Amino acid sequence: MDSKTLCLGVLSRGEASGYEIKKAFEEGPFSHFHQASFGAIYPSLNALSNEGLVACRAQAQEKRPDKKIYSLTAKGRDAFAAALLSQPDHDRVRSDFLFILFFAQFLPPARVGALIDERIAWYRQSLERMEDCTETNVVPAGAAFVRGMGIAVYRAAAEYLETNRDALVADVAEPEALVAE
Amino acid sequence: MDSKTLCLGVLSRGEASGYEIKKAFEEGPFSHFHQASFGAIYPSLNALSNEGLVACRAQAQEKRPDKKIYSLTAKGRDAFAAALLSQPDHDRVRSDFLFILFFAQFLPPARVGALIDERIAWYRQSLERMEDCTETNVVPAGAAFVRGMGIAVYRAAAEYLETNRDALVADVAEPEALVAE
DNA sequence: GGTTGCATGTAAATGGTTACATGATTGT
DNA sequence: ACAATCATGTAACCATTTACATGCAACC
Repeated sequence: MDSKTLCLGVLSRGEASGYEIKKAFEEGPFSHFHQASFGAIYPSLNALSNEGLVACRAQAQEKRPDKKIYSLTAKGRDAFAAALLSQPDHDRVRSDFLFILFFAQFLPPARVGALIDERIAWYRQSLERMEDCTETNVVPAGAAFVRGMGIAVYRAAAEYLETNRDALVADVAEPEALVAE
Repeated sequence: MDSKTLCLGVLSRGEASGYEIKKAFEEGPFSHFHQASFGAIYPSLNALSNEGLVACRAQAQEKRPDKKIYSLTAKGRDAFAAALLSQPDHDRVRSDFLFILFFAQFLPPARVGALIDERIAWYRQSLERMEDCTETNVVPAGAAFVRGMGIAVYRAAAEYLETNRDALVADVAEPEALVAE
């Protein structure tokens, strides 16, 4: 799934500028399962414009660069629908947190505890934001489904960390205890 | 977290060849939260060897390229321990599956159902493998913790998909029903 | 006075994947 | 016969990130 398709997806929800598309991946609904930077978005929008998949309307602004507002064309909508039918790539998770924790026995116990506490706080904060999200407008079924899955998974992760944190810290504090016995 | 640190991590569990390191990321315990390809592993091992962080011992084999078995040096062990102390980067999830499902209303209902069914099967299969993993040797506390977290999260994901699948398929089949009412 | 937010864009550097190259053995 | 497994390695290619370039307004 390339940056161009990602942009089409955001635009299918309504017109937006490059800056606003970035926000959708940084704080918005996509932030938990996809990312895109300016360096990827701006060139993608130019390419999509050249291909006629998006239309661009410049909004003049005082003391600021013109805001370029992009919207899907009919052709763009078709291209996006077609892209959605392709078989999705496997999910890719890159978690340095889990990699580091895997080697918890090489870390000071306090560090292990701190690492887990930070992560619990992060999950709890994310959950609050996701649950608070009382949308004014009607949320499409797909968006609601994905949001619900995010909440379910994050909740399970936070609960697991909370439940097992102390046992892990104790284990790495007494590495010989089990082996000696 | 670069490929070199990833290799050091695998080698901290015991000596291995490049091919075996690859397997650790493809089917092994790291496969769910990190990935590395031959193109990343072999150059990393060479660099680590030049830096004196790993030692290499060639094992002659008949009718096959020599197997190069790498192992951590004392210097390598220190470097790895130091790398583990650095603040982990944020987790990065790239899920085309969730992105596509987010736009479920643009897909044929049957496709939505099939997509979810495939994913449930994948989670269930992964869970079986993770749970079956009755290790003969003692599992370090960190590894057990990470494995447990994987199981908890995958289970929550599978259960959510199973519980909410039919409702989503029904929703996308009758998109007007709710809006018209 | 410094940081954050708004707003666009480019260029260099990074890092990694994919494909290629080689080749025997074992299983279907 | 054909695919998969074992086994290493290189090179081209790709995508993305990071840094740079510019600049005002609002907030602390």
